[in-house]
Amino acid sequence: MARRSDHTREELKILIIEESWNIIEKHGFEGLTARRIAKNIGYAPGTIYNLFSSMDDLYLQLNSKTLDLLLAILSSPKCNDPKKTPIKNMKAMAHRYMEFAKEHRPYWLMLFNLKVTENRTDAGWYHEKVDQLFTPLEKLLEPYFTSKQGKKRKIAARVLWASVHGLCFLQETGKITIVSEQDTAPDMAGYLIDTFISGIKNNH
Amino acid sequence: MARRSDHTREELKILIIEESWNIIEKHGFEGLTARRIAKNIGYAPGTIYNLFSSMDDLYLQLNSKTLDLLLAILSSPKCNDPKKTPIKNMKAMAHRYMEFAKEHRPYWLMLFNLKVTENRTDAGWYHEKVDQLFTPLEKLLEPYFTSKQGKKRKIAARVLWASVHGLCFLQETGKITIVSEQDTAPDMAGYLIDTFISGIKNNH
DNA sequence: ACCTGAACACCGTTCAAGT
DNA sequence: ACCTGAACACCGTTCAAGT
Repeated sequence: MARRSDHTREELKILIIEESWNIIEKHGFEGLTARRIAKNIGYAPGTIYNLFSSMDDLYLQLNSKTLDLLLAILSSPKCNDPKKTPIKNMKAMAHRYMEFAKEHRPYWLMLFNLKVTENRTDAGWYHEKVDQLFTPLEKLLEPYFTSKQGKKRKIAARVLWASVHGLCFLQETGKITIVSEQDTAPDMAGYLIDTFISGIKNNH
Repeated sequence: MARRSDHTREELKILIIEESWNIIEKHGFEGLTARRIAKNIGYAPGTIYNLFSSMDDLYLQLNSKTLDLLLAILSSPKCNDPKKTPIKNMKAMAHRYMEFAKEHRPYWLMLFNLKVTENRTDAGWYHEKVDQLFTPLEKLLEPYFTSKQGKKRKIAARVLWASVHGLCFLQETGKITIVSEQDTAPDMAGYLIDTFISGIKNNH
């Protein structure tokens, strides 16, 4: 046994994260185990714990990667186009979020797995990253609020965001019955955005 | 060894479900294992499989119990009071849902655990039960739609419901940062309902 | 200093063997 | 007919022992 030094500490860390990524893609989060990762990269199970304090620690690193991907999509010009109306941009944003959930389903689902984020009073960096996700939507809501209504706008962004996510989540996990085939989740998100924004205009 | 017949088949089933209920209360869904149940009720692990086809089967039975509780709350007169305005009733409903989530947290969380409902093409009865949850809200939305807009109303109910749930979920799992201490999740739900309904009125 | 692999304390699930 | 409990194939995590 012993110091193989086939890989540096940093290389090993990357190796573990990349192999985890592959396993999740193929077998979902439930299929990700320390023993499987170790076996696939040709190391002993104990080695994982040399690089990560626990599996929870690894999960957080993986989620961080997913959040980076998601943030890039929500910040992309495709849903922040100044030539389009804010409503169109919002709809595009909701659409892209739902697309992301579908295409990267196992990674996206992992984001909301309780095992991953519960009982972590540390990891402030993680919550900050989650917070960043609201920024693009907050920007799109600017036309509907005065500069003094910053707090109101923040709340509106969170409410709208949570709503779109709720729609997406219930849809992806099959907890909601689609009323008809014409009413897909993105359509419902569109209806939500139209109605919500119309309501905001009404109340100011 | 052998036919103890300490309990009938039906008694044993109830025993298992009740013990599971206790375990979830104390240790959460993650703490619920076939071996633990068996040990607590004084039977062998194999016995569980005599009454339930698998742990997934048991999970579904338990969720069914939670859905019954939830449905009773959402149908209660407290949020379906004809003397109150629909909006007040809706807010009360959202409030009660969030209260339920908080008070029965482990059971409520289990409802959205993927392990429980994924890969179950059977269990139509389960999805029907989930569907029933929308009925009270659909009723409250009646004043805002004509009798010919039944489909629209169904969609509105699902969108609004998903939104409230999304708010509740992100709140309970700590995935959303509260903007300030004055803006709790129920308040945000209230804002959502006001804005959404105002938007509906606007568009008809 | 780094990695191993056995050990500990668990899992869900199956099924031959007992009464 | 019903229940057992050993067996199978797994888990996360730790840590003495080796190079």
